Amino acid sequence: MAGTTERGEAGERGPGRRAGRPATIKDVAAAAGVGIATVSRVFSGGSVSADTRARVLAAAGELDYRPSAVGRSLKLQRTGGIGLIVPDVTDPFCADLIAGVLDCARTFGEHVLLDAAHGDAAREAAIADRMMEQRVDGIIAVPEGAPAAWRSVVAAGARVVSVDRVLAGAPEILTVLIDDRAGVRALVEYLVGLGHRRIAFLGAGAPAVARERAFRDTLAQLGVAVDEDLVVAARPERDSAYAAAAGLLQRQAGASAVLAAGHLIGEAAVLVARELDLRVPADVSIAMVGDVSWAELCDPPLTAVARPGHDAGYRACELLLRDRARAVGGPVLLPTELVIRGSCGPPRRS
Amino acid sequence: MAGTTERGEAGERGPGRRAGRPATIKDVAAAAGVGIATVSRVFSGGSVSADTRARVLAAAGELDYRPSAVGRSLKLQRTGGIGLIVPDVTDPFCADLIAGVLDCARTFGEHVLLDAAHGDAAREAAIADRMMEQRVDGIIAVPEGAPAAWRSVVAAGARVVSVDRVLAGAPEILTVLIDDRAGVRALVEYLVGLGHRRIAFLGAGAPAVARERAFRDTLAQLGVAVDEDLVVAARPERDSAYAAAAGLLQRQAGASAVLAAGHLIGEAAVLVARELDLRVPADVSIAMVGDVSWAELCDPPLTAVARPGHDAGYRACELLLRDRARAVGGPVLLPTELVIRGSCGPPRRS
DNA sequence: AAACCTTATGGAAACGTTTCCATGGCAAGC
DNA sequence: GCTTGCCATGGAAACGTTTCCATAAGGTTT
Repeated sequence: MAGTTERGEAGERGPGRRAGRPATIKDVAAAAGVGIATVSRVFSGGSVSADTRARVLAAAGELDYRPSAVGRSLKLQRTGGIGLIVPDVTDPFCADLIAGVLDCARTFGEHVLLDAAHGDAAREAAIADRMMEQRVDGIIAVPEGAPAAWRSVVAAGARVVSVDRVLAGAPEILTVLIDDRAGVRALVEYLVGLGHRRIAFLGAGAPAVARERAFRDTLAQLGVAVDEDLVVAARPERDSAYAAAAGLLQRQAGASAVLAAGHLIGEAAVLVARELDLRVPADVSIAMVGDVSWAELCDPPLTAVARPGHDAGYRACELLLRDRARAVGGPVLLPTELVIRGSCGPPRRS
Repeated sequence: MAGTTERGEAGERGPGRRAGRPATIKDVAAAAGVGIATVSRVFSGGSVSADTRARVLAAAGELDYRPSAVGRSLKLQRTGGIGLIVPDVTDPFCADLIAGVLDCARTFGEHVLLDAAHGDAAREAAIADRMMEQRVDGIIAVPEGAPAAWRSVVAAGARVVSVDRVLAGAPEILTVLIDDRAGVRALVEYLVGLGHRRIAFLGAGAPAVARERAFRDTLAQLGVAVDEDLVVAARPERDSAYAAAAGLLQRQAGASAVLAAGHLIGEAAVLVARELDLRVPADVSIAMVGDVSWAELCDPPLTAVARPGHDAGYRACELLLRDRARAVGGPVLLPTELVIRGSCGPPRRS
């Protein structure tokens, strides 16, 4: 080390450093009169003498140096970032999920890349591809696309955690599920317990097959017949949900209770019931899967099955980051909770 | 070029390539029998002969090669990523904002790093710092922290767009605002037009100062006196909002209408009114700033000022990415819309 | 006092990409 | 036929970091 002369020069921003661009490790090294290896050790926890460390930190502060994550990622071959792909950011469940992932990621010091696929498998694949290019450490998704597409992502070297969807035939993908079966069962048992025998299921079809199955199974178990007229398909979109709800309630099919398979469908049911001047729960009981904030604000407040979105996100992230050893061991199953409010009562005696 | 021999070897994965790791540009070059410069040109749009291009693409497909964004970022000195910092992901306005940013970012082919500050200025600063280390191209934030902190982020070389908050004394920070003044004015004029003279403002204080000011200004303009007893402070959190609403409505202060400064506060007002068996709008009219989805589900549906969160996010992102030339020119001001529903009526004659 | 160990430090290679520059081949113009 | 220019291509440097290795200095042990 040449001594104080260089150290003196260091204070002024050296001629080598360009103004607009952020300082690099070399600038700091030059300013502190040490080698770049030493600067690196100061910032990534190597052993450095107290004196040198102080000098380096002073120089770094002076130059407003921040280590470049890009340089580090290149060298270390990992970026420390996780990708998160959801269907729709504005959906309350997804929002909770995101919050959970963020909370967990913070405890691990990782950052999160977010994107929304809006139910489009091709878009989802493009997003996953992009995230792979970014060399994220792993991807958490509520996948819409085919298992095959996701298997190829795994084959490309990513760790993938699937949340709230089961990717059949992709055993290498960790999964976090919510126990909708138990939730629906509890809800159906509750309704039957109130005396309902003609219970409608609103929202059969694609994303809610498990819920429909649980609905049927539970009724069968309780010895209540399922009237196929009361099982109505609906996709979880406002238009579809509204049409289905109107169709069901208008035709006076004689349902004494309606079980909505999702919160958008529940919303439609509430709206339609109000338009038809049906009193809830006197004329018809309504309950839904998914306990969103408006359920409590409704009049009457809506009975619902709460799904732990935040927990799901947190667990998924934990699974991705903690158990790097591919400790599979079956999907994580998170419990639901039946939140009983005022929207269900005994059926009108007919 | 040595010819077909090397080309032949290329098909089998060469001995140089390790199994677990993703293929690099070198692997592809070797496999295709070309130089790495040529491979780079194929993937980043240089001019390559059709024959060579086909060969490179074939080799790349074979090896499942994806260009490393890390390597590229390092060389290009820009990552093509933008940071987004919001107070709370689960807030409906923030969710809309995020969706808007994502939509815009996609059209520019950029990705988004998301994090939530939860009202903690220190955490916000740490997040911004982290994003700077990631060398994002810019940061969009709903800032909670002091302008000084954000100025230092700008000084460090980032482009920053502030949404829904004005950072006083930081002229170099672009800003997207929502015209709450006009929204509140429209709402107050509507209430006064219905005959209300004793209008309460629920949620005075920190984040809603502009709304409170607009409330006072409009009343003054209309010649209606402000009763300070009816201006109640509340932070936009459930506890605080609930306490404030209960305080106001219980003490029978004689408000004929309540203007809630935010959706959480409006929620509290609705809940408290219901608990006190106040009929809406017969006993008291309620309206709020922020048109969230439950406003329509409420009974009666709530009159509200809609704030364009999606637009705000989209415009912020556009500002960040398009106008790289620091085309400042004052903050962008987005219009609100008064959505009249059933929660406001003429005051009870007393 | 010599040999050895420990500690602090710097040099240099490597990570994967883009791009400048040089090279070589080929066609066109004189 | 020779020069000129263009096009396709490859080599090599650079981006900012981490880490292996070597070196030097100082202290400890025999």
